Amino acid sequence: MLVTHAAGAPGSPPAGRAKLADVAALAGVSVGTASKALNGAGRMRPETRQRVLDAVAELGFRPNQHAQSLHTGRSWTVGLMTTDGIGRFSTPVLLGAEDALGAGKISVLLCDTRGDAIREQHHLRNLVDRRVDGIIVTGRRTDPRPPLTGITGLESVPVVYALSPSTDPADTSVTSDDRGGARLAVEHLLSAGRTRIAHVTGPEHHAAARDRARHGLEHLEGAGFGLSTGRVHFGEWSEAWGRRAADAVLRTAPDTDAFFCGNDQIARGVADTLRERGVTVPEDIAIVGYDNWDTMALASRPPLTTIDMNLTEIGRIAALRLLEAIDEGLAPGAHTVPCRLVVREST
Amino acid sequence: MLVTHAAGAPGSPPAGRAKLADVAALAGVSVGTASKALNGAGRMRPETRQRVLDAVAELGFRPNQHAQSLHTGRSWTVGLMTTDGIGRFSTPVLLGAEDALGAGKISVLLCDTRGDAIREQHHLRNLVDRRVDGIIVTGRRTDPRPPLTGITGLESVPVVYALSPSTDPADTSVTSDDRGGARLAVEHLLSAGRTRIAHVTGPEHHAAARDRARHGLEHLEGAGFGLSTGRVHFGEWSEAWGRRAADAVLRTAPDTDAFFCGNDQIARGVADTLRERGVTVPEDIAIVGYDNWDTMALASRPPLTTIDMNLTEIGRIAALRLLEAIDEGLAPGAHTVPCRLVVREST
DNA sequence: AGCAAGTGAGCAATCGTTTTCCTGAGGGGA
DNA sequence: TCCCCTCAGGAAAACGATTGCTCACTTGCT
Repeated sequence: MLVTHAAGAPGSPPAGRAKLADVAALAGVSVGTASKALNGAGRMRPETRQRVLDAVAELGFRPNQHAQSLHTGRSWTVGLMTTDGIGRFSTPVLLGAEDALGAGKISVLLCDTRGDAIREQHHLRNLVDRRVDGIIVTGRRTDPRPPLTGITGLESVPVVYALSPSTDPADTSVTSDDRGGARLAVEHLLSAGRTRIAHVTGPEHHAAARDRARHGLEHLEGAGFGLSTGRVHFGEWSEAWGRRAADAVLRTAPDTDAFFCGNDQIARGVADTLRERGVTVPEDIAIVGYDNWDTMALASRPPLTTIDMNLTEIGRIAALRLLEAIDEGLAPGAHTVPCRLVVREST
Repeated sequence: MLVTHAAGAPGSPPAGRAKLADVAALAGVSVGTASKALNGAGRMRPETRQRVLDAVAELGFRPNQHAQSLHTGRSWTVGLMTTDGIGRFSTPVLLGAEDALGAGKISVLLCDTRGDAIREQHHLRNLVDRRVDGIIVTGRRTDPRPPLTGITGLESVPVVYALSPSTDPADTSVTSDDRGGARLAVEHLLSAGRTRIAHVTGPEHHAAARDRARHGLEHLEGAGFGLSTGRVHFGEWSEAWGRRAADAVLRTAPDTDAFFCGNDQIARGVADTLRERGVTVPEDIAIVGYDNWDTMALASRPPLTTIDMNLTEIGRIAALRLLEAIDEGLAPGAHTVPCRLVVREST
């Protein structure tokens, strides 16, 4: 009697969120049966199941995920580590991943290391402690990065590298097809009849700059041509560099009839210089950029033809591979996502 | 005997991650004692505690967070809902929040609604199911948004709105001080001796455009002046609009000696037009932008003086308020973060 | 020496679900 | 009529850590 009294009037719903025991009580079954009714497991009379479902609806019951996770060992969570802030490149990747994962019941834990190894270890330990089902790692550049390491327990967590691959080929990576992107750009210019092509791009120590230059040149030479200035113009990823480089190119090789630029900022700088020199784009000189960064490509005069890396798709695919890895074990190796040519008025 | 055999050689560590029971066994104490040794609770011989700590170190033990969360009811997780993609504005806010929270042992669950109410409900339910300790909501604009609602159980979760406040004044919001920002801009121009100021900004249906225009004008009139063109030029947040508007302003009010622009893209457009018209900036006409968006402000010729909303700080403060709310209960009301004037060569 | 006070450590309940057994009732066949 | 089989549903043991309560053993004091 005393106990009953302290617990409130009999039949009155307990305060706070309903638990499965409340549902079971209301439906007049045991907790185990209620659980089975919810999960479809076990055989039971349809009528009983319905009574449980009604009770669930009436109480607005939602299972406690901590309890479920404790039991199953799964957290229905994946970690998303971005190694260098959340910038132009990691954001679409992140969105793609979030999209693919969120469609299921998996949530995304965001970890930003700001390029700091200490922070990375800190977050990594945290993720492992939370028993995440997997980890996606993404950097802001395409340069390979050393694999995650240094935390015990990490071995049992599948990891997928997106955009910036792991230096260890045994890891699973999803990257952009830089070779294909460069090929698309060069092919597009060639098919428009341009043969005196200049290439202005970012710093040589960036893999993106090196790779695009190399593959673009390969393709150009494969078609029997070379660079109009005889060399690649490495510099910075900035408009200012684009402007300066365009000047230099016009001086060195006035017969240049197209620019293939390492990114849209450079391309826009080139466009500005051409414009100021009275060169019409694309009639006199065509321009192709890289990245399809709207604010740059669209604001440029004229709007830029450019290569889109499909970053969102990279994130999506990385997420899908991670899901595969979680369910069926890791399928190591690199996977590249093709680029897309976006034609606008600069060609 | 049989059991011992099946469990492996006596003393051999069990496979998988170590649990507290393993630690206790190794240290020769009970599970409860091991727990107390770790948490500093309860009185015990220092030597016993040390034995437990040694065992923890040897096994690389880390507590299972699911078990802890189940027991304490806390998840050490907060949800971060961005309502409109993850863009220019939400990213710094997000980073600020992640920074402030990650310093402790709290992690961030990322939810992106893409402006879709269905998705918002979906994520919200998910967050509540995960028993998050709190939620930060951020939109990409400063327009107020309706408060989160529609999910049972949400009442007990503290929510802080960042950047875009809740329409309900009883909610906790952290926003940018648009009035102060506009004042900073106008004051800066006035103190440089400019009195014929034009204002070009975004669409009138954006609160940011309206507020900055209103407060800027108020301040201008307070100083005894008015807008050089007699009106605010509402339009779009684009460079193209900045270019067109600058043309219009020069035609209407050729004696204009300064532009205050609603964002950096517009400001850059204005700068481009002035440049092409042979007007020197800042000697003939000064320009102040808004947002301090590096890629715009720095690439502009000349680089733009602009207003920085301190978005990262907004995220940080939102996170701090959320932590307060979690620990001490909600402190409703609006909180504004002051802006910062960044002077560059356009003034 | 005997009793009270104090202290170190273990037991067991708890958090909320899932899942494996296991029981008991009812039906059908011999 | 009796036995066996089936199937609905309950009891209880996990999952791993925390914590209040209890017990046993030292001390210290009279």
